[in-house]
Amino acid sequence: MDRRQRKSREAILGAFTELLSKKKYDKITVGEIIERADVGRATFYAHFETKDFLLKALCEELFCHIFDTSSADGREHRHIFSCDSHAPVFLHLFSHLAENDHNILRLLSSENNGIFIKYFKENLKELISKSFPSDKTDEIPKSFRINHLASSFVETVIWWVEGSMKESVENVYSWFKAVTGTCF
Amino acid sequence: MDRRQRKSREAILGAFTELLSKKKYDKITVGEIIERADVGRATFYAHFETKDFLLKALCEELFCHIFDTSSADGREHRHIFSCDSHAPVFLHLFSHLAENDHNILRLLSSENNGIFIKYFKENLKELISKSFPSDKTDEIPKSFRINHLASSFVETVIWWVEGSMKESVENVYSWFKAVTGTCF
DNA sequence: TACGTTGCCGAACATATCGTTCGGTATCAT
DNA sequence: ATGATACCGAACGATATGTTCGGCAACGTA
Repeated sequence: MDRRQRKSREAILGAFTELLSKKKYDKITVGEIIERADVGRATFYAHFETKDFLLKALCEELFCHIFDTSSADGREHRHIFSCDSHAPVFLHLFSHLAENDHNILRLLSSENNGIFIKYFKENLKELISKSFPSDKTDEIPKSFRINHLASSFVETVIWWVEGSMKESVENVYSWFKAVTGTCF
Repeated sequence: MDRRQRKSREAILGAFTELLSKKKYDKITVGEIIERADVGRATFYAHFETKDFLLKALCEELFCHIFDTSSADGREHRHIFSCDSHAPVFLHLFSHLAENDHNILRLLSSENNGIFIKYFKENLKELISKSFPSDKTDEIPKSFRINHLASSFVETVIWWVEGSMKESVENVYSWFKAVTGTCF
């Protein structure tokens, strides 16, 4: 990809991310974004069809990067499955989040529409359903369990973040295990 | 309150509710609302400062009506605490929802911004925290437990609704109890 | 270096929505 | 009957959207 193109795209995504940490999505205007990104109006629309598409792109950029199993670039970052760590999945995720990879936390915390939360949860569900035992004697529907587990994780993270992450990763993880009864 | 005023207000809230069940909040325009409600533009703004305030009003109308302990009107509807039923709180809530009081479900299900969910959860937390044992030997923070319980309930309802509520109240309640380990 | 291609700039534009204003009319309570 | 109150509906300025276009700079290639 052309360097110019890459620079513009990153400037826009960066400006957008910064703005999102300060105000709600629907209060942000394209004008603000391009001013902060320092790109022309036409440039913005050359990259993103609308503001909604920009949001979608940002979500994919963030979450796919964390959850995707494929696309092993030669960079420093390791994907969740290619990490050396053999820690339980959820503990592993908590740790990643504690390091605030890619400033995800800012986006999860504030009043952002629940859009990020939605993406987060969907990716989680997929992840969970892969490593989930299909116990046919279980009278509780699998989708119910998966939904509950994914939701609980996300809500735990949000609770953690909104409390300024004062608690240790280990504590949060153990509490999460306690209330959900999971062993992952 | 003047009958004219009441009619206008209800027409607006009604039109808004209908629209919300069809499209996302931020895609709904004031123009659409007043057209469907069949009121003048000025009338809308005489009642609600902005569209955001309308949303807030609707949420309060819906949730306060369900959760509030005070304001016992002489109507048919009984509030959650004044009901005859001595069933556990959550079962009671599931039952209310199953009857789709005030069309709350439509608003919880679709892509509505998570705004209703937020209100729902906040009201729930308050309700839960009232009837929650303060066990000081418990190493898990109380706010963590309350948050998890409220979130789990809301997520369960959403899961239920999005699956067209095929399951019985009793089943959903028992599964909810099973995964959360609560007895309420 | 010279070339054609590609992306960016920035201003201007049509369109849409917002929230307000105001004169005229219908409905209310007394 | 009367004065107050709410509604109507058109019009308005302000703001945001998404598009267009001519000119310019950076790119890759030969």
